[in-house]
Amino acid sequence: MIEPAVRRGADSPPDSDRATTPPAPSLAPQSRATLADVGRLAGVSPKTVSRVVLGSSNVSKETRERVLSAARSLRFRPNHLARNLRHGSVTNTVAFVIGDLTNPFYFLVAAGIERELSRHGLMMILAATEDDPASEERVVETLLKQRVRALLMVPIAPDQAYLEGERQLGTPVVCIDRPAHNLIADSVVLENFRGTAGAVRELIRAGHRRIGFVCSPAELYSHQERLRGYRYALAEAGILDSSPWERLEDADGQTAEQSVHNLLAMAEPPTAIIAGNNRASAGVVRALGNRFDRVAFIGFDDFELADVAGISVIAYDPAELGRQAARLVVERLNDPIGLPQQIEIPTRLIQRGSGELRIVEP
Amino acid sequence: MIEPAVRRGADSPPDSDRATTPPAPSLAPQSRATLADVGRLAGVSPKTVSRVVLGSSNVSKETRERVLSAARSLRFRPNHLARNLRHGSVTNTVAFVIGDLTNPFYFLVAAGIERELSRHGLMMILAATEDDPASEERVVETLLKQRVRALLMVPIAPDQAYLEGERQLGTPVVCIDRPAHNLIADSVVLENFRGTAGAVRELIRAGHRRIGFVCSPAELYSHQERLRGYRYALAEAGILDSSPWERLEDADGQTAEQSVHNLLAMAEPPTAIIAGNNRASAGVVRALGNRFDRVAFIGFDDFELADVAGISVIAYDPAELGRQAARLVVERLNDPIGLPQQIEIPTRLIQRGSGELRIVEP
DNA sequence: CTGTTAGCGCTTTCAT
DNA sequence: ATGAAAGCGCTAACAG
Repeated sequence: MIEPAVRRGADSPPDSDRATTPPAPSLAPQSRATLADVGRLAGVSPKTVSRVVLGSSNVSKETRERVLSAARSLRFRPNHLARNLRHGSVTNTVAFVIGDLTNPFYFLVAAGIERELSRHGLMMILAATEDDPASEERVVETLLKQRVRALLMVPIAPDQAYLEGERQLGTPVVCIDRPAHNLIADSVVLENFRGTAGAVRELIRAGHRRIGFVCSPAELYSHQERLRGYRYALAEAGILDSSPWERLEDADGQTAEQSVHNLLAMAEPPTAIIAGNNRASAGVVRALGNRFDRVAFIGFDDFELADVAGISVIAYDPAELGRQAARLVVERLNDPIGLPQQIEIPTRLIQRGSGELRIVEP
Repeated sequence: MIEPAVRRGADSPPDSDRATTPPAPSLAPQSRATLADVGRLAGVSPKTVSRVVLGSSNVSKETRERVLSAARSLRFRPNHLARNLRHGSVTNTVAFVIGDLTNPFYFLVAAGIERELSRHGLMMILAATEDDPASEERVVETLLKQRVRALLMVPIAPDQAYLEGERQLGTPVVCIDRPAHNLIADSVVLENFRGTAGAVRELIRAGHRRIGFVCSPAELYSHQERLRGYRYALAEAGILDSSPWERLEDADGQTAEQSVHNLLAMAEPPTAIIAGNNRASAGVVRALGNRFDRVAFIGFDDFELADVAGISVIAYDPAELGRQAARLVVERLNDPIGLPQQIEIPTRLIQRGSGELRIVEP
């Protein structure tokens, strides 16, 4: 395992041979200066140094100068571990627990979180669960031992009840993309239902009647909601009670592609397809190539260069999702009593060509 | 500002009215249990509890059980702040200091870092400088006060000399994508020169003589190296000493697009274009549309759906970049003496159509 | 304006 | 196998 850093040498050897050894990249067992060290050099008490460092006004200009110069020469850097311990172990670190780090979607969310948190002097620590429900609690537990100030998470475990104690202790928990289970927590989700239903309505308006839906299995809240939106809009138009064009296979990479091929091979193939998430979109685009004159396509989630490729999407601002979540954290930190909120981030249909094929039924 | 958490109530009221008040979402001013609390409940000393928590063997099975059950009932969670303070303020948090969080490239790097670090029990804290050179030192300073164990950074400030003291104290610094200035530090960079020169050679082999290069101004090491590779390959083929088809404008978004239009409007327009980074690529693709039968195109950096769009790229594995950087951190943590290394992550040309146009000069 | 004392929660001696 | 005392670096609470 990893060795701890070198500690202060109680009595360092006299620097008799200083002249012979240059101050080169040596690994002097010198240690970090403390308040006491600075105080000793400046001829004041540690507390006075502390006052200077904290910018307290109750220090004479002269003393302050002396302390500051001593601190500089010793390269003093206040130890926030000690400070935080003294202050009741309250840190300014907020954790973002995330399943799959390689999904660009979450990165943009993280960017939004980071930006908002930093406006309030909070830092973000990123922890991944590798999309493994079992590891969620373990990861969270580790973070709590570090005394993170709050928890932002994309819940993946079936149950977040294990956080109830922590919540009562005042640690805000904000869930992202889907709500928590068995835990009172704020959450920020997308307009999944509304966004998907809207897209389907648009297709129906363009004359489509056979509309496919390709997505991962709908275990996740977000996917459930999108599926619900899809079905609702179809039912609303009186098209069918149950669509034969749903493909809820695991849409990681190639599966979605295959799903589309299967759909197109049907006796009555769909004239339009909706993808339930960005992975599915990639598969659909691969399967359809650029033949959007044959089949209309709209994907949930925007992606890089979708504009160039002319792909119509149900888009939203991932950074805004993160920003709102971080905002909730700060709000809950300032007012731990408020009722839990669920914020919906708006989606909007961006028409770029792939989804605008009009159908004129005979 | 943000309020500190509620502290322990010295004497909580007797639970006489327990029956009337349900254990609902109340905000009991109860505080976190400490080793001492657990010890008191289990009838042992704090030290014994510590032993149990640390998994020491010198505890009777019977005592251990008692302590564990007490810990559970008090929801005890060891305070790593205190532990780390006692241990010389050594944390297991590594910082990744990054300029632009919205660049998907860095997110994949971060994913690689996170994965590798977590294999060694280290966590990643993400900090952004917003690509502002002036803020780099401020951000780093904040992180050092938190006593991060090591520093991974994409250097943006002109100089990292301010980290020399910290390095001597044993904090590993590993630079990503470009080397540090005035600081002895490991670094992980791309095969910028080799990758670009290789792509140019490929274009020359296909008959191209007028080859354009669109990139941001080459202040950054990586861009300098790519430009150098481009020029070298041209000179090597004896084509020109100085290319009139270099466009080193700020390639954020639209500028690159404009650059391409300018290039194509030349009396002798280039028959092939190389983009120096992914932002520039996006611009070039926008400008060229899908007309790669007129102008060949190769971009540095791969991107989502580039395969579908048929864009040829100089690709590499961003996660591998992060992995190697994290590996160096761990290595340096275990062996602080080793000489600084510079690792180059290999690139490879992926031909997907946009860059394979053959030219037969008369 | 400055210093002393005490203690945050934990673990390292060193006893027992 | 268990405990007592001391202290990591810092800062409230009180002096002076």
